[in-house]
Amino acid sequence: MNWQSDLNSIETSFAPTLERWYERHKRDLPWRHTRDPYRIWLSEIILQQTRVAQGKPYYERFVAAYPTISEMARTDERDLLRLWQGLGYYSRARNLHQTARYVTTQLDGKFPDTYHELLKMKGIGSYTAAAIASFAFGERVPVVDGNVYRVLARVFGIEEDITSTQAKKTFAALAMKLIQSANDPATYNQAIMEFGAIQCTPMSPDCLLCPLQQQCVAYLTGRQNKLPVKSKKAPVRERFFNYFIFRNNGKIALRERMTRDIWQNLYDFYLLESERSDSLSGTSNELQTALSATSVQESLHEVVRERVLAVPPTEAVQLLSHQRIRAQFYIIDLPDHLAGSLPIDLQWYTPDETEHLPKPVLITNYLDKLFG
DNA sequence: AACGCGGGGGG
DNA sequence: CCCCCAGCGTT
Repeated sequence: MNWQSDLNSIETSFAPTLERWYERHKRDLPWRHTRDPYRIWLSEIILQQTRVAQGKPYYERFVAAYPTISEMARTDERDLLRLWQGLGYYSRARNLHQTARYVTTQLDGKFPDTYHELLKMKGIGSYTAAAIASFAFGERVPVVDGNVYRVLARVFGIEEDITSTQAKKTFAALAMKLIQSANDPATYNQAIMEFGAIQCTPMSPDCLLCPLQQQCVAYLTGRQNKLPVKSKKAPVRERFFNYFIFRNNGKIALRERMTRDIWQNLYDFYLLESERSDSLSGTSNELQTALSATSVQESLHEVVRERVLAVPPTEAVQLLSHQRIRAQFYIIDLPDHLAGSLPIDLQWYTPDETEHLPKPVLITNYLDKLFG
């Protein structure tokens, strides 16, 4: 047997092997009990760049709140974002809502049922289109997600940088070839992702019990921990947020974030961002990000044009994958005669109203501490 | 082709 | 501390 026919046999046995592995190892997950394209779509959007353990409770809450796509279409975007709160990548929630409305009103509630039609929907890219097309409609189109990159890079010894455009073509072509031998496209797609999540994990994969062990280029050459190749990401940006929490008559002032920045359409407090600390005590970590007392008074003077009391701020750090935000929170109790002269985008909310607004985790955590 | 976009969990 | 997670849209 020459190397070419040998490789060919690996390619034809790959999918059936994973399908058999899957039947013995699959987890019982709620979206695996339905073929409703709406629920499959919902689960796939939630699971984008999100671990199953983190996304599962959100899926349950969304299905309970919006059992059908028309019910999701009928809700306010703000309520949907509130339900999404804490999951991150909030454009997913906005696109979810937009697509729910589009399908309900323009497509008469009938979800697109082919890969190419699905691709046209907001928030549905190549991965999600393939997932829905195969899981809900049985179309023979391969999913290519982070799990698939890892499994294929290892089994077939692919050394291309998976962040490059050329590599994406290489993996997509190989995936398309491999799915041709699957007994069932939906089962195979589930299988390869589950295999990547459970067995062929990023760190210390379980090669000793692996059904592909003797065909895996990475294992046979001792490169499990070198593949896939992935170039490093950009360094984390440091930002300094100075939040002012105006209070009056039991209410607090919040505003919706409208700019092209993080947390779009979520609510936070009046914000002054500073390039860096202007604190003089550069040796103290605690104070490095605080504005000086003078700066605080100057900043507030622009807002309310009168001396107001700023109690010593509390500090919090919020880590995002691409930013590190160091926040200072200043509480400002405004006298009644100043409560009407806030910046235009700020509005007063009761604690109960505030609870129902979508907010970044940084803000939610602070409010929880503030109100107990 | 590169970049921006959240937040959390595990080694 | 670093990595990565059932990726996508914009520039």
